[in-house]
Amino acid sequence: MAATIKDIAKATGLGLATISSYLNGGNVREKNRIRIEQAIEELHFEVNEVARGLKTNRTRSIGILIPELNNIFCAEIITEAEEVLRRQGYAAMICDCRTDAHREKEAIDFLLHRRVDGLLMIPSGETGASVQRFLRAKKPVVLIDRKIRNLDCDCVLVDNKGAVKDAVNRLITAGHREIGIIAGPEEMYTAQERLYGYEQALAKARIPIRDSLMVRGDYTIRGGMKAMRELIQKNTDLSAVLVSNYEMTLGSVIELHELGVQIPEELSLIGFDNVEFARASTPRLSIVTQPTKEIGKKAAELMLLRLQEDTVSGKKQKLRLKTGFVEGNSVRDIKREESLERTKE
Amino acid sequence: MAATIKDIAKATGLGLATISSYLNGGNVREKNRIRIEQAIEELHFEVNEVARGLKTNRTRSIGILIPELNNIFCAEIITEAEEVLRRQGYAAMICDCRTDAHREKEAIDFLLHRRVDGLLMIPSGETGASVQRFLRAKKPVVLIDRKIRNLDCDCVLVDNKGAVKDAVNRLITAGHREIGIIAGPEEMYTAQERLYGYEQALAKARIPIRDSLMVRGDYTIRGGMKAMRELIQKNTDLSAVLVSNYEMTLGSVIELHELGVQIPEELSLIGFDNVEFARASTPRLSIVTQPTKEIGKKAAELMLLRLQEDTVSGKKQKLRLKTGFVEGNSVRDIKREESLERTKE
DNA sequence: ATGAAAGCGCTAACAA
DNA sequence: TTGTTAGCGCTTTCAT
Repeated sequence: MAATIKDIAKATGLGLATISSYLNGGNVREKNRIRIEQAIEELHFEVNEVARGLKTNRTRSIGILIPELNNIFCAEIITEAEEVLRRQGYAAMICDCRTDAHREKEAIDFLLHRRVDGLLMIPSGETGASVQRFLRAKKPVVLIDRKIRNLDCDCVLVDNKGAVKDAVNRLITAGHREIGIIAGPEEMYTAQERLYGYEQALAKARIPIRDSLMVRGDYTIRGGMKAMRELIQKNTDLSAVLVSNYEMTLGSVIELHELGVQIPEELSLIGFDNVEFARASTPRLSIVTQPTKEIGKKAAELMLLRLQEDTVSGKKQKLRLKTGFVEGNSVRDIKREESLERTKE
Repeated sequence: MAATIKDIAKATGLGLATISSYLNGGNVREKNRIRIEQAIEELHFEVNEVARGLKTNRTRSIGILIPELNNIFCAEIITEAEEVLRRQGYAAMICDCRTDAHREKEAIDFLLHRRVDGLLMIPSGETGASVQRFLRAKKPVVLIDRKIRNLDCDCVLVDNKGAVKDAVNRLITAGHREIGIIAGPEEMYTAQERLYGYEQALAKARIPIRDSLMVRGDYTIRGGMKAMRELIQKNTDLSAVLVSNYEMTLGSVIELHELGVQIPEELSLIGFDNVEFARASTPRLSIVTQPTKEIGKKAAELMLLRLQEDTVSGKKQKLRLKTGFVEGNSVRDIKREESLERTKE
C-alpha cells in the first residue's frame, strides 16, 4: 500500500497538520522540512489527490467534451488546452461524444459525477439544459467554437462570418461570379455564420444569390463528396466553390479527383483548415485557417481564470478570434487572364 | 450543495447502508426501492465518485498517455479506446507528452498521484523505470504500438515488419530495383521493425542493400520533406520510395510537389496510414494501413480484463495485429510496361 | 434486508 | 509554527 501523511507524521514525529501544511506550501521549520522531505523520499509518499478532492470539493480536473477527437480541428485545440491546464496541475478528462447529442448528454452526466471542477466543451447538440447543471453547481463552463442558445457563459469563438466573407471576396476579385458554397448543417452555429458571410459577400458585390449554388454537407468527408457532386450537377456554369470545413474540403478534392475536374482550370476552390493538407494537394489549395492553438490556449486560460476567481457569476467573456488565409494555386484569376488577353490584342 | 446519500437516508428514513446497497445493485425491498428512487429524483442526488474512489481505492479512471494527440494515428486509437472504456464506466485521463521523454515521465507521476486504476500508453521515451511504478502499485499497464525494453506487460502491436516487407515486395514485383526507404528514428521500435522489413524484402529478392537508399526521418512532416530531398539528391537512379509513417508521407508528397517530381512517372511512392489523404492525393497514393480502431479497442479490452481479474501478474498478452494495403496509382508498373512493349514489337 | 459504526487520506478550524 | 480533532461522502463489516 502507498504511504499516507499519517505514515509521514509517524516517521517524523510531527503532527498531521504540519505535514499537510508542508504539502500545501505552508511555513514549516527548516529542521522539520528536511525531516519531512526525507521521510517522503524514504516512504515513496505521493499525495492522494482523491482524498484531497473529497475534502476540498475540488478535483483539480477539467472535463473536456468534444464532438470528435479524431478530427484535426478538435485535436489541435484540445492538445493546446490540455497542456495549459496540466501545467497548472489540472487533469483533463476527455470525452468524445461522436457528434451525437445523446452521448453528449451522457458525457456531461459522467463528468458531473466525477466532480470535475469545470467543463470545456465544443458543443455539438442542443445541450443547454445539461450544461446548465454545471453552472448551477457553480462550476465554470467555457464553450469553444460554438455557442449554445440561451446559455450565457464564457466562450471562445472565431470570426466565421468575416473569414468566409473575405474568402468569397477573393473569388469575386479574381473575377468569379458563379460561386458555390458547401455549407454545414443548418442547425450548426459555425455553419450559419459561414453561410451568412457568403451571402453578405455576394450581396455587397451585387451578385444575385442563387439557391442552387448553396449546398449543405454534414461536415464529413463523405458529406463533402456528395455536396460537391450535387453542386456540379446543379450548376453547369459553376466557376468557383468555397468549402466551409476541413473534412468537406478533403471530400471535395476527392470527388473532383474522381470526376476528373481540373483545379483551378475548370473549377476554383477555397477550402478550410489544415495547412499541411493544403500544401500537399495538387495544386496547392487556398484555404481559410483557424487559429486552433490560440483557441485552445485562450479557452484553457479563461477556465483557469474562472477557477481562480471562484465565481461563475459576473460578466462572461466572449472572445472572437481572427482567422487567417493561406494562398495556394487553386483559384483561377479570371480578371488577370482577361487583362493579359487585352494587352495581347 | 449537492445531495449526499445521507440526505437520501434522511428523506427515506432508511439507513446509509441500504442506500449504498441500492446504488451498488444490492437487494432492496421493493417498497424501499421506490422510495429511494423518488428521493434521488427529488433531491437530484448523484453519486460522488470521488468519495467512492477514496473508500474503494479505485477511481474508475484510466490514464492514457500518448506522444501526440494531434496525430491522426494516435487520435484514432484513443478515440476508440476512450469509447470502450467509458462504456464500462471508466473515465479517460488523457495526457499528451509531445513526444518528450521528460514530459512523459512527468505525466506518469501526474497520473499516479491521481490514482488512475491503470495506464494505457503509446510510449515515446525510454520510460521503463517510471512505468514500473504502476506495476508495483499493482496497476495494469497496456502498451500500444511500441514495446519498452525490460518491461513485461500487455501490449498491442502491429506487424510492422510484415507490412513493410509486403509493400516493398509490391515494388519489386512491379519491377523496381532502386528502392529507397524513409525510415523512422533509430531508437524507435516501430522504425526498427519497419526498416528490418525493408531489408528482408530486398535480401530475399537478392537486391543489394545500399546505405544511400536508407534515410531516416523523425516521423514529422518536416522530417519527411528533408528525407525525401536527401534521398533524391543522393540517388540519381532512384525508382521508388517507401515512406514509413503518415506525417513523413505527407512531407514527401509536399517535397516532391515542390521539386516538381511526377508520381509515379518519375518516382513511385508507397506511403503509410490515412486512407483519406491517400485518396485525395494526385495521383491516389498506395499506402500501408494500420488497424487503428482495432488497436484502440483491443488495448482497452485488455485493460478491462486486467482490471476485472484484479491482478497484474500472470502471462502477459502480446497482440500483434495485421496491417492492410490500399492500392492507389502511385506505383509505376515497370514490368507490365515492358511486357506491353514486347507485345507491340 | 437493514442499520450502526468505522474508516479511506486528506484539509481546516481551532487551540496551544 | 505545530498538534488535535472533526469530517468530506462513501463502502463495508458486523449485528440485528
